[in-house]
Amino acid sequence: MILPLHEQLKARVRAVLAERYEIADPDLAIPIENPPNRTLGDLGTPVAFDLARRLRKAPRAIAQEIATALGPIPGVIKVAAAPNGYLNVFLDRPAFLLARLGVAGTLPPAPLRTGKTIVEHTAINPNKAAHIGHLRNSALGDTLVRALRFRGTPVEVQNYIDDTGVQVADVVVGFREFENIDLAGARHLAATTRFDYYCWDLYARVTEWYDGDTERLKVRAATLHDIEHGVEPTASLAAFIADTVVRAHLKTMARLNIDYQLLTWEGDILRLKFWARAFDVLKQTGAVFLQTEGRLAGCWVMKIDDQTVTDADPAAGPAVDEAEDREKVIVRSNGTVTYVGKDMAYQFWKSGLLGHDFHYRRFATHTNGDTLWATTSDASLAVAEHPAFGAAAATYNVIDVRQAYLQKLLKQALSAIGHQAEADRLTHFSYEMVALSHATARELGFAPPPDSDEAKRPFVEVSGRKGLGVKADDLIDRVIAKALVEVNRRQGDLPDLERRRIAEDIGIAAVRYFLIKYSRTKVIAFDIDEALSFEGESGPYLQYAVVRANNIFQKLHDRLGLDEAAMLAPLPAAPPDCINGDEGDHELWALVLEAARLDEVVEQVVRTLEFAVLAKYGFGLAQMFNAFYHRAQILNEERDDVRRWRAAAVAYFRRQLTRMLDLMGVAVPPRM
RNA sequence: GCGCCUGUAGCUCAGUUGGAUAGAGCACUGGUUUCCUAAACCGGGGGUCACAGGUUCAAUUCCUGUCAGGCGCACCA
Repeated sequence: MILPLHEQLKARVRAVLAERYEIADPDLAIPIENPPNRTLGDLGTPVAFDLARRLRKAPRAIAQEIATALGPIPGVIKVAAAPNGYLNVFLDRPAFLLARLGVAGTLPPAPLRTGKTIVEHTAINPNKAAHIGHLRNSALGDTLVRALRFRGTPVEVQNYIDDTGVQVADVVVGFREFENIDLAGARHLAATTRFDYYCWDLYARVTEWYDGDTERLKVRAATLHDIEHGVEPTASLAAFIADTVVRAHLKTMARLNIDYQLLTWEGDILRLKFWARAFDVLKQTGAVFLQTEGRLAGCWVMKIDDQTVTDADPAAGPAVDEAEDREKVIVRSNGTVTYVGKDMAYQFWKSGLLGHDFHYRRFATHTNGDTLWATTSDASLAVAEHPAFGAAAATYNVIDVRQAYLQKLLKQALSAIGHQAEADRLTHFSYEMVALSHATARELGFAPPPDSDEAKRPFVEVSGRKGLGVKADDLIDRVIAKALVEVNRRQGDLPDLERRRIAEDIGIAAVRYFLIKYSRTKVIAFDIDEALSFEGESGPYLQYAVVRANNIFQKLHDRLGLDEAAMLAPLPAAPPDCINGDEGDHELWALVLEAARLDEVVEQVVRTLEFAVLAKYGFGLAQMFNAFYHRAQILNEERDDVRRWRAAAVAYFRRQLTRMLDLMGVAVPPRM
């Protein structure tokens, strides 16, 4: 944990600037950076560069003046001006490490955060099995949830279920038109097959069927109407399909240690007339109005804020090129609501602006005993005692980049009804999609014809409609199977069940690391061989580093009867030469300092929503440890103080990397 | 047409709020195992940071333009 130290340092530098140069500019940033190596310092700031012009002095001279004026700072042993003008800070290494291990000294308390944050992620159409594209959403969403909780933010995790949309309707059509299966038949099927896989294939067949004759789309429209209006037997069949597939999704996600607190069902938003409520507000404020002329006559529309209009140079006159006003239809001329409208109602509820609430029912129980709640519109199913849902101070919607336009409309709706603050606290966590590498598409039997446009593209697009994609469970199964082969080879003496569990931990790490390690703005061209690789930059590499660290303590215990506490207890009185690098070797300290940066990295990750940074940090930390591990022995080290300082560094490292892995939902297996 | 994103080593990607010597994995190649686990470690080769301007003490990073690729812009969801 290093952020409190950053804050302390910034405050001191700020105070010196005020005293000595009468600079009290609250906007002046004091960036705290990490010098490239430990000889230069442990923390550094280029603040003198900014001041050079202002003070008409060389950066180095300024840095020197600040350094002498700073005075003693707790935890800091030396402040030095580098020849190039950087101001570098050297920390009290033994004190730093011992405080963080809880052996001596104290740490400042973590900042208290209030204000519930809602994170909505996953939101898979409940009409077929989940695929890798969905996994990217869930892995990012779940990591965001864990990162927010890590820094003390209260979080409510929601999974939105579109149970009344076309996609579910399509599968209902398939059941009836192709299979002649009714509710009882569907129940039987669900009890005897992989229902979500069955729907996957059926859905692809239905889209093909529509393509054969567009007249058939009328069947879809009629089915959708029946679902929305609760017309039997269609409504019950649709509800059963959605419920069954959602449970399959939850099971898939649970394999990756991803869970939720509330499932919000679109059908409930409809039946509880959330839209009517939201519509009132939108009409009252004029955000949505009835268009009386043009091609959208008879529709209720919302004006779309266009950057090009607002940013236009006023001197250039009115934006003549903006020939048509851009308007988004919210209520169609036939009186039905578009899904944007439904989404607005949901968002108003999330932001605490609807003045209406769902009923709630228990949907399932997590392995830890917690209840997974679901919304309901049926008062007879409602449970009186339930947590308070919705009405959050901030919202994150985890949805891929293709929805950016609609998420912008959502934000705009909030500000249009006079809630700019809520709009500002709504974040579209957008990320690029997952496609398939050509090699993997070929392996799945989807080779585009040579010389076609498809073949020339850098990747092959996943398509649920075509049934083209890697199913999440298939991927997880394959990765675990691969891990099991490796575990069997290395840990043959362990019982079957134990080996299986280790392989699962490893498989989860491989999949989750893979989904996190790319920048969110980058399309992942998913390649199965790459995902199955456990060498180099991979989840298992990180786990392996912690397993080795844990092994050292296991061996210390087995051979010498020493546990971690006993190993570390004498350190406050031990000579600190080893950690201070008096022999010119700063590797041990470098490992400690890097391990301490977890909170800094989490802050950065929450600020930028760039989880690749977290992944790279974990990998880099594991790399540092592995190098250290090879160079600095502990069990075979004879100098007592050296051995204990090394053990302390390893103890802190394993603690921090274990926490980092937990942020990805990854556990550390006992052996690998 | 308009908007958003991307372009860095053979391939896949990092590069923080503009800051110290542009990095990693894979692939290629040479080495390390009587040693706390070789899913590891150490070394080597490999760069017009797409291109052209601009701002700055400092640009892979910010701005403008060009080129190339991806995505989005429905009374679908």
